[in-house]
Amino acid sequence: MALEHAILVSLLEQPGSGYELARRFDRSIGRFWTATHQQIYRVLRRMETDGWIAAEEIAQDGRPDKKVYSAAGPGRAALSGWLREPVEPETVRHELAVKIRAAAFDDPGALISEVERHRESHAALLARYLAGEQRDFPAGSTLDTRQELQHVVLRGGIEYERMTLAWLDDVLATLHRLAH
Amino acid sequence: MALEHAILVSLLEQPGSGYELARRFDRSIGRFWTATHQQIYRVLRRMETDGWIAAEEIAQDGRPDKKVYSAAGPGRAALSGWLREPVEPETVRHELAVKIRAAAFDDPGALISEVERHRESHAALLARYLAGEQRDFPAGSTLDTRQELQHVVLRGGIEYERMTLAWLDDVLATLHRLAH
DNA sequence: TCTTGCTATGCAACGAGTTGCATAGGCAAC
DNA sequence: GTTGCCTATGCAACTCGTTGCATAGCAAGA
Repeated sequence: MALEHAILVSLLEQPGSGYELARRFDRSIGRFWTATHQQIYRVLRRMETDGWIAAEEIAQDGRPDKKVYSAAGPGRAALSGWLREPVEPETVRHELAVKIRAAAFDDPGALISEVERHRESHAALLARYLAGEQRDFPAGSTLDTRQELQHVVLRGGIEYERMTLAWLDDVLATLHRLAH
Repeated sequence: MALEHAILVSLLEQPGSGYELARRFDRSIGRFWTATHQQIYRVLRRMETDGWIAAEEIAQDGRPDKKVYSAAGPGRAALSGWLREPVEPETVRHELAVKIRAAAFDDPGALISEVERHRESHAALLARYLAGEQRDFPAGSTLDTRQELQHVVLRGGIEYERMTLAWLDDVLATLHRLAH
């Protein structure tokens, strides 16, 4: 389990409440690690009990109070230890690949519109990544360690989307050919 | 949930026992859909109850009896219906990306050996994919629908591995630069 | 004014997935 | 000749993740 670690990284980059974390997981971090607000609140409570993070109650006017968390010493130590452990192989769940192989026992043409929808959403995501790159990492700018590492992760996302788009074009061509 | 559907596709491609399915999920199918034998046995029982698959007891000498399952009419119908439903967006869990961002709060150099291990295992997988492609889909051969679709999924795996290798080289260069 | 939506946290129940263990015969190696 | 691995299936207990719902004040628009 690495949700704890993903939360720690996010809190080190910027302290925040459970709600704010949930929104970050919907946006940037969610591209390589998803989590719902329920999971986040549960894990935050456990991490606070274990002393990995410290909470501060913030009263707000006009909206509910919030608890702002930040990473504590033991949390940083745990993260450091985790960094040095080997990662378990990622478990992949590529539903579209299952569908493509399933199409052999049905009508391959029936998948075309579904694949086109995927293609569009990947194209949109690539566009967002590229816009984010231009905004946050313009050519020629000097970056610190944190930014360099964020940038290399973003480049991975960009290359993944480019590759996926090309593959989906290949899939579409194949489906069109088979639907004759 | 699509484990049922992945199992159905596998049984349509080739009937088999729970044990055999578990081994297929360790090998080919497991590259885009993982499952343990426990999950498989549980789901098989449910699918048999629901009439999606039919079982035949096979007595073997020298080894335990086995139940060989094959897809039944209602299973094919369910698969056909599922094919026409839109897929939920895949939830990604890219642990290495979390680690890379975490390295900003520790020593980036400490990640190098881990990334190199990943690089090696992706290179090995790419080699296996390419060997499988040469074996099963040699250039110039005529393929039926099923093989065409298996091939396009394999091409996706190959392109994914190539892209990942290039990205990991980028990550390694970045880590070396930051560890100065 | 009524509804919709946002901030902010949480309970309860369920379903999916993992881990450890059990059985049980056969085969091969050391 | 005992140890360990392979086939083949399964129970029990647990953790992880999802879904539906609840609260509660405030803001904006129909």
